Amino acid sequence: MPELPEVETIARALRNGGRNEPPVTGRVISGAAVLWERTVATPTVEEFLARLPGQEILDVRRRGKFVVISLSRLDTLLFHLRMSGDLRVEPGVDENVQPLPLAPHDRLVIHFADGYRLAFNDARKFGRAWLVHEPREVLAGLGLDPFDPALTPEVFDQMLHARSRQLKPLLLDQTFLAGLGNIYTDEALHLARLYPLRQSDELTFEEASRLLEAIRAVLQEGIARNGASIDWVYRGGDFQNSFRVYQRTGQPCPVCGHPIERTLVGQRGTHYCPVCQPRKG
DNA sequence: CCTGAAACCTGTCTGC
DNA sequence: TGCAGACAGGTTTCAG
Repeated sequence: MPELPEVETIARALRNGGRNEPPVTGRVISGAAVLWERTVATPTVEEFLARLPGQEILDVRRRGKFVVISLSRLDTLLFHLRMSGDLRVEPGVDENVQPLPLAPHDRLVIHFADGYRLAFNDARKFGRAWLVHEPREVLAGLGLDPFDPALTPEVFDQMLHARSRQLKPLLLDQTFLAGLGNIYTDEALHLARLYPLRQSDELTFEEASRLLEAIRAVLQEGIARNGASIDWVYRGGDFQNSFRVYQRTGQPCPVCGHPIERTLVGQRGTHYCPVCQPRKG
């Protein structure tokens, strides 16, 4: 489920507690179990399991689509949810201190000294975890966060003109901007009234400003609605009820009423309104 | 540097 | 009902 708003929602729940679950901050790790070995990107599973016990969870943040968990021994635990990952906090044992069953597709479980646990669930097995001393090892190469104050309309315009790429694949490129995925890119391009295949270096300054504003607006709304919940990958958000174009092929454009069209751009399903998002600016 | 295709995976839905 | 095929919120790698 993971684009910036969904990852932000999860990181906040882990840090402060969510509607149905307590926070992980302040808990002390007692052990861990890896159920799908490839989930651990680095270090080896053996070292991963050996290094965690005894460490306290100090803080949980988001960077791009990464969940970044600071631990007490100057270690950092990072997760990337990819297509189907999710993180839950729940009791790990019942009243008689017997282990509670895990969920289908749980790939990694971190146990806490107080009996709670953090479970990484990931049906498609694309998600990854890293345990590193220096988070830069994993996060280096990410572009600016869309909400970074340094990202002014002037800077964004320069970034677009420094490349010559189709808008949609460029916005999906995490080294360009960190956090956008397929949903919010389609939504932002529609709100900005820009055709997904426009060349980035052909945008006017006005169009670039409009795009930056639209990106921030759709992400803000996504966060305010706790992200989007789609299909069987459910997380409790309801931004899916506000989609302008995403997964609305054939339905009327909320602005002009023309049927939304779907095409393939860089192998990704792309939804747009041919009237509001004309090929030429 | 840019684009497109394939790979990594499982689950769901559609159409024949 | 069964089954093949398309498709899914992501990223990396490789070929042209």
